[in-house]
Amino acid sequence: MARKNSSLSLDQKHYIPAQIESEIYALWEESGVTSTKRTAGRPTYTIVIPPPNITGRLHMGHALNNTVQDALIRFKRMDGFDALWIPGTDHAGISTQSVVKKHLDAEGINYLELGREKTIERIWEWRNKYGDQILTQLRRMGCSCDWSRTRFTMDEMLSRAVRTAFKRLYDEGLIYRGKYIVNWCPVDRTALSDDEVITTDGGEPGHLWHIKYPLSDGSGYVTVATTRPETMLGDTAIAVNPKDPRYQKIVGQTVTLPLVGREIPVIADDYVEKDFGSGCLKVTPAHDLNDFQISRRHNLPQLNVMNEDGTMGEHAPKKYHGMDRFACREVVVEELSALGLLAGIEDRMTPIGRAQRSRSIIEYRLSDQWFVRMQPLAQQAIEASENGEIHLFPTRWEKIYRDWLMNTRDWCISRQIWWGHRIPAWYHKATGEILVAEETPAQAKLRPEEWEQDKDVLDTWFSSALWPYSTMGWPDKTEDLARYYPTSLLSTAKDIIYFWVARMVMTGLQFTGRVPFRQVYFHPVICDAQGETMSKSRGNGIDPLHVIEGAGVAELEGPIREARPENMEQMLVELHRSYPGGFKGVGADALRLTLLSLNSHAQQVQLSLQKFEEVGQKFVDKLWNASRFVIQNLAEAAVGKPAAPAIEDLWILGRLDSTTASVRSAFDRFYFSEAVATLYSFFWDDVCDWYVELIKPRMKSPDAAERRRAQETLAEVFSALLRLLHPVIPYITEALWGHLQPVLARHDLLSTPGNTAQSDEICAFAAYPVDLRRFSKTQDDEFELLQRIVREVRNTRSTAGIASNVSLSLLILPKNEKWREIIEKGKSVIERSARLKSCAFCCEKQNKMAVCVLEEADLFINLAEHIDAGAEIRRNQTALAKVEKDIVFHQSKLQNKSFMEKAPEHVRMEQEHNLAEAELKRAKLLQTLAELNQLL
RNA sequence: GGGCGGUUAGCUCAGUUGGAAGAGCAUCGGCCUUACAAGCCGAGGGUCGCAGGUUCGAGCCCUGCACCGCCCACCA
Repeated sequence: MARKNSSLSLDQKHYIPAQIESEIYALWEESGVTSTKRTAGRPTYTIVIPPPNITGRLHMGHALNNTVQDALIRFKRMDGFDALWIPGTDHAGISTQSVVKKHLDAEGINYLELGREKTIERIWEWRNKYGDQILTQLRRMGCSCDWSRTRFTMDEMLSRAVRTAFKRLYDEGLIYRGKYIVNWCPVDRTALSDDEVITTDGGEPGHLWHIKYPLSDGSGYVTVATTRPETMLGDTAIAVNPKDPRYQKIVGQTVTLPLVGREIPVIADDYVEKDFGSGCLKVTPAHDLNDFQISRRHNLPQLNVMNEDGTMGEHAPKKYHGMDRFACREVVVEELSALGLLAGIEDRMTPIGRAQRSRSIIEYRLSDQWFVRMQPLAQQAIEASENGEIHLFPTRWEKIYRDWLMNTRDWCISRQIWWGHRIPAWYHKATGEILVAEETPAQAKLRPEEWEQDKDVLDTWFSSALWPYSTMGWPDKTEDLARYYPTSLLSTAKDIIYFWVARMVMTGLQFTGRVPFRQVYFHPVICDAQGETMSKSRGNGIDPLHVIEGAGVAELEGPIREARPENMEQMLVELHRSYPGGFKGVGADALRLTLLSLNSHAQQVQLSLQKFEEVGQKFVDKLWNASRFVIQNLAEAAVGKPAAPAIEDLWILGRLDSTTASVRSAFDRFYFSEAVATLYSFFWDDVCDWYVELIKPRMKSPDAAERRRAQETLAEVFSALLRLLHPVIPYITEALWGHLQPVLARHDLLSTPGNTAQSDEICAFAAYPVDLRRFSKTQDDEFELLQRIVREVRNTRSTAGIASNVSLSLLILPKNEKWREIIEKGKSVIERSARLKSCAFCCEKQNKMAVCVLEEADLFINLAEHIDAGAEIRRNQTALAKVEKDIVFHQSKLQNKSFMEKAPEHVRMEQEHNLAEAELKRAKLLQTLAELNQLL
């Protein structure tokens, strides 16, 4: 089956991505690029996608991360690997439930009234409608995932993995249930793990209230300080440091809790700092983690004074019931003040924990929850990193990863929401007996009225923690698992290193006995042009789809107006100034190339819409045009045996090989910016500006063998170039491949040495170029000399103000026979590139010509009537000034005794050589200047 | 309080074993040279954040400091 050429004609002077991207993607799907077939005999390369939330829309972070993954997958696929990229999405418990809750609110439906089952149904409906939106957007970017293996964390297969994992951990004592203090979100009414709580650096503005608690015997007061006065209603003790002389006599006495009237003991505990505040601490076990721990040490009662939604209740005095916690705070402060028990109020920055999702202020709440015992699991994960089974890139993350694992506390995995994996535990209503099982236990089936399944669901990260193998069918022993696990690479954002990466390693080792991935790559954080992290709340995000498809001003304004940041007006003015008519889409390739070109091992990258035009679009357009030239020229290729390769042919093939080697190495080390920079300069500087320009006359040569040689070289270079670039910019290279391959086939140009393609038809399946080791340093240096000669001529021409259509002639006086030979070989290169009518050798100094002094030769350019002594003097004086500076530098080094004694010999020799050359050059320049002065 | 990253040309950034600083954009001058004016040719522009140290030699290694960004941490 011959593939159809893309509908974008080569007559188009500019590349128009919108016209071809969808048809190219369809071509990949039809030809099997997006479905992996366990090809025997090939090594595997596997990536499992970090599953985006089903509430998600593509943002720049996804764009970057998935470009990285696709580039690597495509690279490995072309390089002969059985490359598998498994896509999928995450059910994202709390996030999704609250999004759907908002939709229900808008319909006037209260989800609590709607009930659990109906609400879950509505969430499924929502998921089925919008849940794969982001995967569609990834296709738009050209991601070559294996869509036939698309997974969702709540698929039956993955849900079974979750239940199995839970049961096994429970049976091994690594999961337990208990009444502990947990982070509580009063808005979503659920427990949260430590990692889901965020704090702002330096805290938030608040107060420290100093409250007097009267001693029960009436002998006085103790003063305590608190940032949360309303919690005093739940105080069950006052604590002081045992070594604090001020309070030793009251330890063991009681105080009367104001507003409540409860008698509570004064206890001594090391936790209390003598020097902080008054040295007295109120102990509120049910609402503070430390207080909770103190209460356990001292057997204090733990009084919960708040309801799930953050209103006061339960053990608080009745009159406060139903009051919001912050309203209650005011009331308590007022009442204390009225009683004369308020000793003072201090303004103070206080650390405030907020729920990552709802942003509401976290309460600590004492409740029954399920936990994963972390230390035994963490230990294995630390070892895997220490013994090199797993490598993190950039390597600085390894320490951060281990530190967290060493210090992490048990993981609270139960959530009091409805959307998620139901905890597979059943309780006997009467006896309280607990059964944990993968499926509903027989007893519960037999007597359903006696048993009740736990109402809670699991933290969404619990299922994510199994993702690398649950997607392959674990706990069954599947073919995919046998073949593709452990995966090769995880590419992700550093902010989920704890949430996700560490936990995958722990569960992977626990359940499969192997690390889930060999390498982890952390991509940088995406920032705006001002260096601020891109985020919805700042409104500074750039929508990748806008970059690809373009957007009107109104659309570009969208995120800014939605976020309403403080500097909204300024941002809008800026936007209108830069893009008054909106942004013209640059296509997926330009997006990808730009992202990778900025992706070094730094912690962040700064992006702007301009970048995509400056870097990506420009490059892609240049490639389009260069390829037009190539394909047009090869369309009528010469037949027969080619002539011997010209110097530039050997040079460009050497360059191709060294480029190939360094691009491969850059990909292997995840130095994406280096890979792109190498390709960029090879293509633009070497291929376009030198090679293509040089062969233009050869393409028109009457000598067919000469034409054939240039065409074969050009064919090889471009065939390899498209393949080298394909992982980065797949669409355009695939489109151009479709144009180029038939031309090469027709003219028998496929069998050139670098073109070992496995497939003539699909670039995505073609072989990634290999380094044929044709690069030679000597050859490259020789060509570089020719380039320097050409630049001297161009410079002279430019400073003399001679138009490029005026032909000049050049005489060269080589310093010795060696240089003469080299220049002789490259004479024609000099002629063509410097636009000379002639280039010849001479045996002596020439007069009345422009002179350029090189280390290897003197150049005499016949400017004829164009010679301008003044301009020549200025040019030579510039050169003289530079060479004199050099001489001073070299001399100072060589006169330095320590340098002469201690520097290695080759460095000393180099200095001596450089000095001699510079002195020679100075002499020549002085002489030239003297002669020029006579002319004046 | 601890840790990480950044500080290099007007702007955005490379510079991964220490041997006289690079790219793109912007600026200036010249070119419609038949793939590309979204292009080509040429030029100018940097005491590599500051202060010390190691070294014959430091953008690179060490120490301290400053500023920007990020992460972790139970001082009420």
